[in-house]
Amino acid sequence: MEDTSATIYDVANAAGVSMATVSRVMNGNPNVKEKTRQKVLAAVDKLDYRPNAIARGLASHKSTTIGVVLPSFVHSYYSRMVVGVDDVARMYDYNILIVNSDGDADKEIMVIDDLISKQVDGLIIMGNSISEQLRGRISRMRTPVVLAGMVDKEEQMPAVTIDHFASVKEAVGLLAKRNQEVLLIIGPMAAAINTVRYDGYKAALKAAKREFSELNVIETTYTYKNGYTLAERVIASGATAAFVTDDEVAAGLLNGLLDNGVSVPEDFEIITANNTIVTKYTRPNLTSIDQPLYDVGAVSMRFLTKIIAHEEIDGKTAILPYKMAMKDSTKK
Amino acid sequence: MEDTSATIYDVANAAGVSMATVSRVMNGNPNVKEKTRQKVLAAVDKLDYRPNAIARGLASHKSTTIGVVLPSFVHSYYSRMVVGVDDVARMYDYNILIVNSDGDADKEIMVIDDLISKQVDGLIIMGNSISEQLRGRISRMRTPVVLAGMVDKEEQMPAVTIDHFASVKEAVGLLAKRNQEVLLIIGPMAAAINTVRYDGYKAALKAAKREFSELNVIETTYTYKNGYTLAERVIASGATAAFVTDDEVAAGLLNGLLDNGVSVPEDFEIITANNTIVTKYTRPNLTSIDQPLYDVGAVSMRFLTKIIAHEEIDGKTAILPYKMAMKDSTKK
DNA sequence: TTGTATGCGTTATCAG
DNA sequence: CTGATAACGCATACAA
Repeated sequence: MEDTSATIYDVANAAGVSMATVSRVMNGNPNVKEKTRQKVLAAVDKLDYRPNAIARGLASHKSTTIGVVLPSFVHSYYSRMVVGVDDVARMYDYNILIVNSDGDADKEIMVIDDLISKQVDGLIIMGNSISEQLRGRISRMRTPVVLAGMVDKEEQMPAVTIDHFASVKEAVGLLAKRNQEVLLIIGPMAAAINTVRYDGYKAALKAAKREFSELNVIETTYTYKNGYTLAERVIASGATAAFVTDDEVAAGLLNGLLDNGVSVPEDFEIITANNTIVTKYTRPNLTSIDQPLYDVGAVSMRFLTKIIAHEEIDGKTAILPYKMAMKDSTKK
Repeated sequence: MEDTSATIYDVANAAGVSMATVSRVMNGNPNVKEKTRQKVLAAVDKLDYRPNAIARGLASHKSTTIGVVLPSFVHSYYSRMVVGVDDVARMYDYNILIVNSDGDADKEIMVIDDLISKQVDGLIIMGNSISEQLRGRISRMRTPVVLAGMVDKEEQMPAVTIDHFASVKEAVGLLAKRNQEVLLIIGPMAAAINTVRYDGYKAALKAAKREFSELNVIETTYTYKNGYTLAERVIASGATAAFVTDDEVAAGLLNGLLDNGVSVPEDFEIITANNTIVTKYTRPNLTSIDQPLYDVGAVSMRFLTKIIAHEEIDGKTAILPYKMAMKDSTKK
């Protein structure tokens, strides 16, 4: 084992050419005689030379890495999108630098600064909404940004998502057909995505000629435990159905209800929002809006590559189609 | 918005000092007069200067990023470890570059090469085992490596894990007390971690004076669907209990059994291996070996920082304690 | 305490 | 088609 790894100079020496030629070979520049290329390649192989991406980045102003910001490593919703991002990133020879914002706006700014100083070629941000401060920061950056699965109130930034208004309206409409009182169990209302869902919920009630009541809206954060704990309150509400904006919360609620002797879907119907694999773990399986999360991630990344390459893009926002996945937490 | 971001020279100019002084301030070097420091800081603030980590990396031979290799972004087992890694990494001002090997040995080599060329300061590898080829590669590298949640047959490489032999032996022992035939539903036997578990299984049977039969060992890969599909075969086996090495598989098996009219734990007992949150989603909750996955990640990262800093470390392998989490897929 | 000069390993611009 | 040589933005040894 060599004490220090080979540089482009070592290869140049070994091959009897200049470093410029080595660089050309490594970058697939066609202006190299085949014989020379072979010599270089042989030297590369012999010395086990691998270009230093850091040096390359400094010289070329490109890092071939994309920063991904998400609120949690363990939440199925984001994980699934990350897979889509990563698959496409790999196709385009990018690596992804994943940072966790913990859903905290200040921390988010910090980690993004981090990413910027690491010269990422682009940024994919996941979460619920972006703070005004962050929006300002982003608009001043030269680094391109795409929001994945996120709603941008101002629609100023490139974003990939589904029509949350319509999907929630449809789901709630389904429940309202059979239930007098339908709860909305929703994430932080400070997040833009949730105000949109809130509007969809109200629109569905209106279409079903149901009374809207603020009492039927329960705000919570995205954990199984929160959902489980909520069960008692839900039972006390007298409602017979709920639309939940998060699978983990829905799973918790479901199990909480079951443990309190409430039958689902006989006594209480639930529809959840993300259709992650969590909906299959539970008994009964959870009926859900089927968001194409993998695609959201993949399209976001593809979008980003286009922006980086200064290709034409049609429209800032891509709205992907959703479906309803009818399972067993709703009546037939 | 400036067309190009400020460099250390810009700051030096604005503050009326040399770039070396700016560098000292940015790196917290104490040999700077307080007044000078203030001037520099003011200029930094005014120009919104942030050091270019790429350039810094080239000059210092440190990237302040750690590469993390895992087989899947969506598997709860790895996600949980990543959280531990990331928390500690952040404490030490590292970012993590996560790459997905898809559990494929060749791809693993490729992504690690990638990481190396990006000059990561260290590597944390998660998975089931390392191939001989990879072992060779690693031993020739100067980049320090820690294996997280992984068994190294040769015990040559730093690793953090639990005692899989003992934990499986204990779990299977529990089941063998009440059941004549206990199945082992295990991941790929090509992986070192699984041969160790296999040995633990056999040891438990021996201790319980049960006959070992190859027919009671079912090999599979780690997906919910595989577990679900396995249910029929499990029922046909006539066994009344199973130890499963993966929560996703266990959840699938559980639901498959239930759908086939088998009551758990009354007719069939299950113990699983990772105690991820998946064990709570299912009804009944899954009894599980409780691996401290977060800690495995955190300790791995801490381990790595020590190796990078050339600090003394006691022993190559850290074995963390495990517990049994008794839940409802086993009889009381 | 501060400044100067050099090098880190590439890419990219010129010549030839 | 190939080779010098100048950036790239910073850390750092050496001087002052």
